[in-house]
Amino acid sequence: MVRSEETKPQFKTGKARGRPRSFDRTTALEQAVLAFWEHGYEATSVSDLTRVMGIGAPSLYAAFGDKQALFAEVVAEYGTRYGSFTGRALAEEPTARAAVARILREAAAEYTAPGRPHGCLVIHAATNCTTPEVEESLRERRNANLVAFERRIEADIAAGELPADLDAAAFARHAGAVVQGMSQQARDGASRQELEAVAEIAMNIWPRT
Amino acid sequence: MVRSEETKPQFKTGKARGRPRSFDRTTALEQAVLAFWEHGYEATSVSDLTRVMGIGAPSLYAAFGDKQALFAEVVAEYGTRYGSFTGRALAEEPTARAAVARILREAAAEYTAPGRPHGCLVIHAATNCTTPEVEESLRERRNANLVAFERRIEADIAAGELPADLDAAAFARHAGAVVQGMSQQARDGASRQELEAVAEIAMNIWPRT
DNA sequence: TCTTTTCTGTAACGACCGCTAGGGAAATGC
DNA sequence: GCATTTCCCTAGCGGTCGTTACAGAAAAGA
Repeated sequence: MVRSEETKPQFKTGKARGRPRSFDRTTALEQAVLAFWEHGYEATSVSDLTRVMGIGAPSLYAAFGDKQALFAEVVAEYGTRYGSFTGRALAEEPTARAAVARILREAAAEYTAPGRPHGCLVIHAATNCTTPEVEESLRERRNANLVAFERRIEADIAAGELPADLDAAAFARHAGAVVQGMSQQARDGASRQELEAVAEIAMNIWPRT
Repeated sequence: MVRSEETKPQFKTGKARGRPRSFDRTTALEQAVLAFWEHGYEATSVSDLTRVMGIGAPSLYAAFGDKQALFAEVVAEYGTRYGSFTGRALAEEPTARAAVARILREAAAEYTAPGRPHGCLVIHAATNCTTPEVEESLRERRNANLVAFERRIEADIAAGELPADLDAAAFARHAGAVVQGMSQQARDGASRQELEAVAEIAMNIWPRT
């Protein structure tokens, strides 16, 4: 029996036959984002999810596939809604240094924002995970971020904005390490001001221009 | 019925009455260290533990109490066997700067040492943990490390070794963030050389003397 | 109205979780 | 030899995990 499989909110594809679903898929997804963000993939059970999403298990499975597919959608939603500040900084700031400075500054605020879980979902939600593909998917996202940092730094070197002998990969790794450490400390209770101080100190590694 | 409760290897307290245990408690504990270190508290099941320790579940419970007590003993064993390099550096190096430099350099090696799990058990093994006391116990250890960094920096300020207006708490937090970020990246596949480059870059924040 | 389609709620599946009762087995002291 | 103490193994406890069968309810099309 073929199932409709993960019916995203059908816009005007026909006329929506049969009984319509009684919950808003987007707001349910947002609640799942918060739950996975706070407790991680494994520690968030399906019954936790059905409770915070306000739906029954069969509705969850009909709308999102299974727990792993829901998590993948959660990660994508998190990326566009909460995790896009790094990409924006890399694209909008005139130099790699300015981009990293903005990323660290904004991370201090994002990772301690009131009313939502602290730290970064991509960094924490799939650590110590018994499902290897889930752990690997977030690891790939983290490493992709390092590559994005590195590419931006390389562009500045090519443009003469940074010294030719600067180790782009190492500087990118350093920026990533500071971001990841700040996220960990946000989870451990650090305040926005404390993380901003860390960000400011960390920026002193960049060569004087 | 009162149980003997966690009989540590009885030295010469009497003559060891009854049937002696058939496994070596220390080597079994070491296997538990490696298992918890690699997969974390929740993701390491009791049956995982009994397998790698080579004993049955009742033997495990008789010798170590329960899973949580075993984990506490594992954390202590990890601290003395693998995690003591930070305390040594803080105690032995002549300045805070030298201590942090040594900590970062040694962390690059420790967190990527072949033949054992990468990264730091204290940083990773209790993230996304459904047992709040376990998560909290490692969080306290991490925050205690930050305080130790801060105290060492304050001592250098008091001795005139560092500027009087230097923000000891922020510098301590920065060092901790770099260490935690390096540990995360070690788990994500970074090599010792890559982490040593990060460590070297991170040391450039310290004021010129 | 009646059929068709799709969603919802109940209730349960098999698997694994941390943990332990209970009966022998192996050492001691006498 | 015997009784005592302690350990190990088998087997299973109650509970939760992710997932789904099934039947009834609610919409559309005829």
